[in-house]
Amino acid sequence: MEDSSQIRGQLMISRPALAVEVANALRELILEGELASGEKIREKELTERFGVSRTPLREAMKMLSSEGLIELIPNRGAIISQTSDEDLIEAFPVLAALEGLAGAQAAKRATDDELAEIARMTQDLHEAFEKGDRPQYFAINQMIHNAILSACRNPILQRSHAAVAGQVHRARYQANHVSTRWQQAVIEHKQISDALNDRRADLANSLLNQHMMAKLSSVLRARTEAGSNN
Amino acid sequence: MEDSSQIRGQLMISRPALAVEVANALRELILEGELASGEKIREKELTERFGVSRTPLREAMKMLSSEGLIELIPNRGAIISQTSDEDLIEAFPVLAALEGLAGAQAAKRATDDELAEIARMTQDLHEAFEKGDRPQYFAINQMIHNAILSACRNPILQRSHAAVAGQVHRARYQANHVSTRWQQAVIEHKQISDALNDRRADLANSLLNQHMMAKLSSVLRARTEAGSNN
DNA sequence: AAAATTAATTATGAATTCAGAATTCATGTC
DNA sequence: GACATGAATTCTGAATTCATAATTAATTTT
Repeated sequence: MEDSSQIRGQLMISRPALAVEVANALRELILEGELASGEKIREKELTERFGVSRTPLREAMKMLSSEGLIELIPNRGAIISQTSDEDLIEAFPVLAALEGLAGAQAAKRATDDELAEIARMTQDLHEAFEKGDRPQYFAINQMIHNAILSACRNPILQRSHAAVAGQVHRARYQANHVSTRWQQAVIEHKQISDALNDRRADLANSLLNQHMMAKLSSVLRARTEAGSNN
Repeated sequence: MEDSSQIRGQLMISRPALAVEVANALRELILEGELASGEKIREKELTERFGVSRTPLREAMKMLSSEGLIELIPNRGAIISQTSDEDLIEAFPVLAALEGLAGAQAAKRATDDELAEIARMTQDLHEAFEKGDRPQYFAINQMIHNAILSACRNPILQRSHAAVAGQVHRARYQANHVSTRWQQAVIEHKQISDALNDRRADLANSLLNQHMMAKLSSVLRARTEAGSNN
């Protein structure tokens, strides 16, 4: 009945709403750490930066608040959500459960090419580790996790994961720059890649789950070392 | 340093932003099924209904789109997200993983009172089943799952769960009105309650996981029976 | 001089206005 | 009579404006 309109909607060039673009740009600023945690958002400043009026910016802020990236304070604007140690302790088990499920589904659904790509990246991770190239290590690590999420072909899972991951992204980034347990993490990644290649869903699930929980310990340790714990 | 202002912020009466209130009201309308899936949202209609201007309504719509409850179509407004069978097949494993984790954490963290309350509700569920009281059964079922989520004391988990649950809420409601596997579900609920009382986190995890996956089968069957499958 | 009260400024909340796109309806053509 | 073209209407997108709350600055009082 309304089918044609939907198909047209797909085919037609359609500029996304300005608010959505602003939301993406603002999300990027927050995730990249350009806007620090706890920082107050100045509408005027951002409207000038993005060259838009307050209306789309405020709509974008509402979207990010729904994602948990910022907190709206009535009549007092918004602040960038700050992640406490307690928040990380709550968030990582959720991330672990979601990535575990992603691994299980990826083990069943991923194409051979996707698995080969993950295996290749796992090898790259190993090399970055041996070279001691931290930024590269961090980047590849991200890519592997993204590849698994992508390979599970579950949009709802991807969305849920992104929502939680966004809240802890900065903390993870911080941790990889201060302290790591590279040796162990590289081994775990190899096991995960192997489990996926063997299509062992349950194993991939538990390995990813454990991997994420181990990462929590690492992140918490890094934060206490860095002293930036709150 | 800024502590006092935060404390003041907590203590002070602060009316939530109108957009947030509108979002809550609109969310309710959608979850209660008053606005059907696929239905087009008419801004004018809703502004008149809520007695607000378009600005807060549009901000609320942006929030709900971030939650996945509605879909924004550039220059063409928004529609209530419709949940296909495929969506349910993707969403339920996520729900299962999240509720499994909730059960595991609840087994560790819940107070004895909370567990007793869950046990009591599980008994009520049994009675509603024997009486054949469907609405009551559905309501208690909801309450039990909410109680477990609440007992796990993990705000991030609760938030993630709510986001996914919202998308399948209508489908589950529909299913409970058409077809059920009450007998089995009641048994499963008893097992879950017992596992929680015994503080067996892993068992509660897997039981809740399986329970949710069984529910998926039931919901899918109900939808094909009802013919409202798309 | 310190604290408190009040005035001024600034920022946010929400309605309105203006601009542009999509839909609908009417007219004309084949 | 069906389809296409074009005008009118309606709806959405975004900027502006108005109102109100919060913050800062200034003045007064102790």
